[in-house]
Amino acid sequence: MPQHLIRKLDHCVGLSGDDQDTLTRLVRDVAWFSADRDMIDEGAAVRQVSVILEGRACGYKQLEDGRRQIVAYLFPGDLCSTPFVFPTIINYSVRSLTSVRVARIEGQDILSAMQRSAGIARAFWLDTLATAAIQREWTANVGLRTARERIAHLLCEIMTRLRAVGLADRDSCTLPLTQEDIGETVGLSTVHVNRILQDLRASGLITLKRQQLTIPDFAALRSAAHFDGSYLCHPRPDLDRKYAPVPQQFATAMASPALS
Amino acid sequence: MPQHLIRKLDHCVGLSGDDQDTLTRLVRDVAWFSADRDMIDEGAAVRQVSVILEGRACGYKQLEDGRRQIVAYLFPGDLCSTPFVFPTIINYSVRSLTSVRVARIEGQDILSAMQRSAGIARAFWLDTLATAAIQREWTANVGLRTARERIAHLLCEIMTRLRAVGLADRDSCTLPLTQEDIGETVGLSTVHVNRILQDLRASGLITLKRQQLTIPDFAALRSAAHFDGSYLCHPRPDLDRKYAPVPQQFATAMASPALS
DNA sequence: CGCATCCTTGATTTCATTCAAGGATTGTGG
DNA sequence: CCACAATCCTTGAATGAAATCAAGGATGCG
Repeated sequence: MPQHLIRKLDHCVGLSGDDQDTLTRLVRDVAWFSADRDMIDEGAAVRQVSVILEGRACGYKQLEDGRRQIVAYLFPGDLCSTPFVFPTIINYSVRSLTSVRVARIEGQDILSAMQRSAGIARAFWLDTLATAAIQREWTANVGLRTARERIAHLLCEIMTRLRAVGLADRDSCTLPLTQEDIGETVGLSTVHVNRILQDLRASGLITLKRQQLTIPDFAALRSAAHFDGSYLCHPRPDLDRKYAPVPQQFATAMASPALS
Repeated sequence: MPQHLIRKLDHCVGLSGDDQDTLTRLVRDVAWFSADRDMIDEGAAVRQVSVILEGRACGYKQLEDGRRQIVAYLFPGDLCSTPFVFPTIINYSVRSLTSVRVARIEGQDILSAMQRSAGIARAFWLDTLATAAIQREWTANVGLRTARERIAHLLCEIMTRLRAVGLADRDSCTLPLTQEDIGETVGLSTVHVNRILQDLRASGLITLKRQQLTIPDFAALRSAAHFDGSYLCHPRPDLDRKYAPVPQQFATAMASPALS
């Protein structure tokens, strides 16, 4: 059932057929959410892992005065929480951006699957690693880049991640975000997001219409954003020997061919 | 040897005496760094976990044009990388802020210790969870708070974390950061950091002189920063039943008494 | 068709950066 | 122990980037 998850994990780590079957059988039930609904509330004690099957969601934090920061996007194959500790208190909220289907897996079942299969354990560890790397990159993105770079970087990341799970055509994907959402992601006002998007359009770097994002020349947008996608995928250990001595080349290798 | 690590893990999770001994025995060797040296380079393949024993360090990312973003501070008891995957490619650099002593633990040794002891595994999982929570909070801090709030928030966090490992007096601690460092942490220019610090001093919220930070009225700074420290410590599972139904109270409980 | 949400645009104000230079502190070598 | 250099902190003035305010237009939904 959680095909995107399996695909994602297999893509980075390699998963045996047995492990893939095991993951499929773990799913207890499937839940539905319509768009713009809170799926998990900050402070909740969570005993299951929710895997996004279909649709898009985001994680966010909110201050009492209403200011909101989106801290993560959740696409098919992504987990809504860490799969290691149960119950766990979540300190962000998860909200659907479109209608969303999630598979729920009992925390204890994940833990015992990890205990029985080193491959599964490794896969979830690497996935967690990648999630942490994304979060670090977001911190840097908001703190260090100009408004234009930030938005370009975000779009590069989204496109790359969607491609990794087969949800983007060659150069386009759906982007069910309002300009307000984007602003709350990269720390800019709605008005300013609008102007930057216009600018990116005028520069021929993107097309964005009816929630359809197209990046005609990915390399161009990437360099406008200083985007290096290597943080999105951690190499399987057996590939390490090839790349470790030349980390710079590794970075470029991971960044380009996926979207060449 | 890694007393701060043990103390931190025990504080949140509870560690049996056996587990504490095990951790101590894992340490293979101890390394020294003087101030302002790169301890780990972005892109390196890491096979050990480095535990900070003494001193302060930071994790940072740098663009080709020189812009730098600090993405983490590492204090005694903190790990320089995730303890789950070896070898692992690190996508940020670690640099000492003062002279630093680190204990190196072989990755394989950690993994087998986790396999032998559920308590140790749980402890590292929770620590990883906390690290991820800090990173999320930093993203939100830079993205949605005002300059004044950002800096106040950072100072609250640093003080709280240092207290948790016993490195702060009642209301003061050392802060071996230049104003440039602070700026690169919260996404502000050095000049502006200077002005905000003056403002915080003038408001009586902090004293900062010769790398000594004092927060005379923590509650005041906390409210100026909208700081809620609950993200810094994840409750031990056996405490969950008490707190889960009233997450808001839990949050306040974690935030205040440590510094009352 | 009509309402609501979202996008767009211009004008203005606020916040933060940059530029520039002087002062303090720390550390180093004579 | 003092002088000097280097780094860091501080301050002012000018510029620039982004937020805010305000209003009109497009789009999609019921």
